[in-house]
Amino acid sequence: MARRGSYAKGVAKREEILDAALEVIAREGYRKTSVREIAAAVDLSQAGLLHHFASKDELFTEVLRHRDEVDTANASADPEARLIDTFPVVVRHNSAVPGLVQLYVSLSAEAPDPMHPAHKFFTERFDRFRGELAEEIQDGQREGEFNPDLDPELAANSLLALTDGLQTQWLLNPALDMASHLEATIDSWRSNPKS
Amino acid sequence: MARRGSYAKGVAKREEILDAALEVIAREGYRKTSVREIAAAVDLSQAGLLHHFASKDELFTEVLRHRDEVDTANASADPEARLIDTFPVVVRHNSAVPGLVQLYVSLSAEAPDPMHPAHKFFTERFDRFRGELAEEIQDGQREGEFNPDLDPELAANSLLALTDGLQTQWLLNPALDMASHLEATIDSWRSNPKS
DNA sequence: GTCTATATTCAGATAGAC
DNA sequence: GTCTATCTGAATATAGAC
Repeated sequence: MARRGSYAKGVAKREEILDAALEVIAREGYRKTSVREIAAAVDLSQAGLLHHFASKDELFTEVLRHRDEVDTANASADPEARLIDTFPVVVRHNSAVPGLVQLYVSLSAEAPDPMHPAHKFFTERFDRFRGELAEEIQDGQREGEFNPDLDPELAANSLLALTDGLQTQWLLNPALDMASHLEATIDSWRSNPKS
Repeated sequence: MARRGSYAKGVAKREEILDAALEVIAREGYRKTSVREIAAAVDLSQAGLLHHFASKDELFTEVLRHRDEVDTANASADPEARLIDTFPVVVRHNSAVPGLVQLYVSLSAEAPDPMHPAHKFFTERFDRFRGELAEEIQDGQREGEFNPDLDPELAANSLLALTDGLQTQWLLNPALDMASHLEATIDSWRSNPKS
């Protein structure tokens, strides 16, 4: 499978680092986490860790990308599942991982800088999700599930924005129920059968 | 008016610093802005500036608080105006001040840390706005303006979250029209007269 | 691939004079 | 209220050995 032992080892170490980084951030908070600390958690020196990643910012961005890939892989297990339905589920799941949410929110705040590795990541992420959601909404409109007055793209953006904003509020106040807010909004988009 | 010349001067300098800080952040981005840089913009040394503020984090938090106070004062000029109506207007206005939005998003990402001065600021801000918005929505429901099925508090939270999330997206892509997204959501809450 | 050691850079905070 | 000077403390990144 691995072309050489060292290649497989490099990949394994990389994943180990990504997992450890998430754990340290969860414990220490994003702002106070240094590369050194993450290195210590995987028994590497700081320099040893940076052999695997170009910079601290890239490392942190890769943690997010890795998590997205895991989530996407899980979702693909059921090809029937629509993004718009899994959204509240994923968010509910995130509630167990405040460190991940903190990382997401912090990096998205830094992403406007075009030089930051998170810039590309978030731009592409928004584009992909917006497109997919808008398509699902449009399909739903054709089948009478969603209100035909909705602007699909605008609704898709709004759902993404709502999700991000809820995460910020939830970090401040973990009693907030993110999933129920999302569900209420999505429900309000459904065609109302009672009129 | 001023009890002593020095008092008035101190207040004036404080405001000058807050304005300058915003301007520097707009130019340099939040992450790369140091207290030294802001000090230079108002012809002070770094130590001279920190005579007016306890720390960098407090300074930045005060910039936001100051801007909120200005906005609130403007809104009070018309006591008829509801928060829910002025929201899209303020957001439209913010589109002219990316630095402010960047600061807001960055600090809200750091606010989960209870030791950070922004923690108290954002907690109180959310509480205040949520309460006020929920009340306006309830009033609107009584008068038949808003859909009676809405949960006022949940809708209030959602509007705040949507606003925050749109700002994140807009920083990444300034072509996004935040105000129209907000208006579409608020409109969807109105009682539909055509049924 | 990993380490040690260090270069670099820089920041926020504080002491004490004026 | 403001300055100069300095402390203190980091943290990232890199060079070069093993």
